[in-house]
Amino acid sequence: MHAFDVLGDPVRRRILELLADGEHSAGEVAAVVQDEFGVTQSAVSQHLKVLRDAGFATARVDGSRRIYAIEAAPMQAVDAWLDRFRGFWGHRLEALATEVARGKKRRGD
Amino acid sequence: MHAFDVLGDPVRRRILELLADGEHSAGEVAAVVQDEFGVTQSAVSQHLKVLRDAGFATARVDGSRRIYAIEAAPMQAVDAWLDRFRGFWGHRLEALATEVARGKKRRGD
DNA sequence: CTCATATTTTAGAATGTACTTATATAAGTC
DNA sequence: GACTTATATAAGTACATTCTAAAATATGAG
Repeated sequence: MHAFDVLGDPVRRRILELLADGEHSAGEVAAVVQDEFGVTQSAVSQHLKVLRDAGFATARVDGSRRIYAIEAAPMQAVDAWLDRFRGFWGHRLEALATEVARGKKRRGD
Repeated sequence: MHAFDVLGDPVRRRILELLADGEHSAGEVAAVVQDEFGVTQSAVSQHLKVLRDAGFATARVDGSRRIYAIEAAPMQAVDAWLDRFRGFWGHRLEALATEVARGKKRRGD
């Protein structure tokens, strides 16, 4: 499944947001998602599998629980694909880079 | 359709790449996509409609042709969503921003 | 060993997306 | 007006995704 397809699902995006905040057990993730989206724990588990398979998350066993952590690589790939379009909206950081380059030239660093 | 779903399709991503290079008529886009993906002109037209409806592209009439142009906003929104994950992979521009901040401090700008 | 908890997996139904073919619309050419 | 070119839309089908319900697996507690 392509990275963009993975990110196409709102439940999965929400899970990634949760994991961006730090590690969480499958149960913790499920609790939040069940509350917010009204789906079963099983559905959440299936989404976690998709995230694992696509490399967006890893799980380590801790007793009877699975602790999930976010994995950067696929999201970084998405970010890289966006590079070619950044010129169209004057990204604040691109703007900064330009400014820095100008400053360096002026100062002769 | 959510921006990420729009980007989930490889044909649509390719079309956006083509438009990133400059304006193109529907026919020009269709020619490339038909060649690369082996789908009909109709399919390409349907994808162009999805891109229009989701705000990723605009079309203006030029005689019997429609000239398509890329539109930044939705892609920018995607980029903004990625912001919260950038910390995980030391984005080159984030790194630059950090460096600049440090330099400013040192110099007392 | 038995029971409860945490999580995944399987099976099947519902839905949505992307495609092809066929048809429609509009502009340009003779 | 007839014909061609450019593009879109309609109808129907195929396939993939997402969900629930049910069953399986594994750990921990008593």
